[in-house]
Amino acid sequence: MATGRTHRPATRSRGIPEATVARLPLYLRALTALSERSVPTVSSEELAAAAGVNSAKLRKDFSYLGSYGTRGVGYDVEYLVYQISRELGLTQDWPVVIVGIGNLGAALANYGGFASRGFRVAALIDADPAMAGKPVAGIPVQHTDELEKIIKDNGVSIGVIATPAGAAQQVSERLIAAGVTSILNFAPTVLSVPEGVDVRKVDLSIELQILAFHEQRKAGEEAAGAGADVSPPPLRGGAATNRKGPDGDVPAVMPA
Amino acid sequence: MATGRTHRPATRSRGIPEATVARLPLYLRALTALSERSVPTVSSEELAAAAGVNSAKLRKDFSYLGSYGTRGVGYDVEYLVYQISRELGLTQDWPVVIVGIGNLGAALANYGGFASRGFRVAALIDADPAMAGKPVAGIPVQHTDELEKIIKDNGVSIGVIATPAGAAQQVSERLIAAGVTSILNFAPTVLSVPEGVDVRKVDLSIELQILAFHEQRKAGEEAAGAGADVSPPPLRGGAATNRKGPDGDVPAVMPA
DNA sequence: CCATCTTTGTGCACGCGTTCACAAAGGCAT
DNA sequence: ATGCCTTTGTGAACGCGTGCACAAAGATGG
Repeated sequence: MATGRTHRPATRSRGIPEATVARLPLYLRALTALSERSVPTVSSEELAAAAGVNSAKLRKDFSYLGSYGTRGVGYDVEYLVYQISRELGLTQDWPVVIVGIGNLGAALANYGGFASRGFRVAALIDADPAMAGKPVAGIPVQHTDELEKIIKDNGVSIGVIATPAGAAQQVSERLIAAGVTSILNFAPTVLSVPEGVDVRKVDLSIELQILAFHEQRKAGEEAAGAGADVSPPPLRGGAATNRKGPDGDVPAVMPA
Repeated sequence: MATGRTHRPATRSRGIPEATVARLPLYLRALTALSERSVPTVSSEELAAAAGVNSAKLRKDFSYLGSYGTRGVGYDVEYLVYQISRELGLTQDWPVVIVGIGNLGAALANYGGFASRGFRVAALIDADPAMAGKPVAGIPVQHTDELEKIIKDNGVSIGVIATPAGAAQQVSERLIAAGVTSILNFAPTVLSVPEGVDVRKVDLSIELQILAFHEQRKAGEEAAGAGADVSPPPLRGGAATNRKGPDGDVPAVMPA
């Protein structure tokens, strides 16, 4: 999971729980697949299986949107696709800008899932003057100087930050000042933003660390009693040898 | 935020709540930054601000690890860095493989955050024979045929899937059969995996859709009463014009 | 038109996670 | 040594999310 929202203590926006909102795209994807195969209706049980969730949860989620199902039959696929899309705001076009066209930024620009879901890459922005004009995914990269103008000219309200960690906060401030109110942040930093601005964070390194935790736990359970686990090495203080990470991020290599 | 875990109803692994585990990497990053600046101790208030969380939450999180603070003073930075790293299993080396070396896979291979945190890219794997041998981020790409051998020879237990959606399930099955028990999935599909295998999903498109929802809500609140919002278009049924998305993913463009 | 069967929609209970608020603990100055 | 001040660690309350289980609703067949 991208690691989550920032600020706002789970505001139930217009009666729809945040957890439900997070699942709607999942349902939408499953429904669109069914729609392609021209399946007319689907039961909560089937759809839940396709989306990888509990069927009761799915029904409750849909109940927040209204009563769109037919008892004894299921849900009309096309109708549900439309309703969810409308609820998510995908019936309109969302111009987005991607700031920071490194490896990741380029990958994002090329990512098909953007354009196909109502999101249009309005511009690619990078601080490196050498990048300016160079086309990535068919779109010419523009220099950071143009940022404010681009945002305003295109009416962009969603920005994607794929810069090094060091630049992220400043970029976010410029985006917000220019009118952006939603940010998808790939840089490994905590952005501090004013009230009213939504930030979602995707942090690859954090995801791996969480996996490592579970992995270690599994390994520890199997070989329960192989020492070196329960006994805490009592070293206190002691200089950690720290090397600076490549992308302005900081490594966490341990002394022992 | 990567979008979250699959299966396993929030198992409290060894007494540490899942939500806490998810925040530990965040604390670790803030602490490592402090460590670099040679800050000896830090209060829960300061550290919480740096990590972007509530200080009470942080203290409770740390209380699950043990009593590592000193009242009236705060926490010893170095010691805490070590304890969290150990808890997360970052004191050991985790070999990972990346499957699917497209734009995203290449970005991941080049991502510095991996190597710097105890994760070592053991191999890059792609199904395209033309890619074989070509170095990406200094590591030669190997063909999918070698997958099982690579996993076993390197003792890999964590796999990263960056393939198109269509290939993801099959790749996951081969990874798991070869011994992988943790998967970080970037493909926009629900993976079904056997008990005991952890899957975390990062879905760029879903994150954007969630932002779009909030963005729409904000816009709707400002112009409360601009019509076209509360009145639901009563079209029922009706063929959606569906185009196939680039990466095997499915678009959700609405009829209206 | 009635009986039966399927599937939705939801009331309810439970558990996890968050937050408040405060007592206990330790440093530090005098 | 003693008292003050800072900060931790946690008990307790609350709210959100989840899942069970069932009644209501509707389709379908006779």
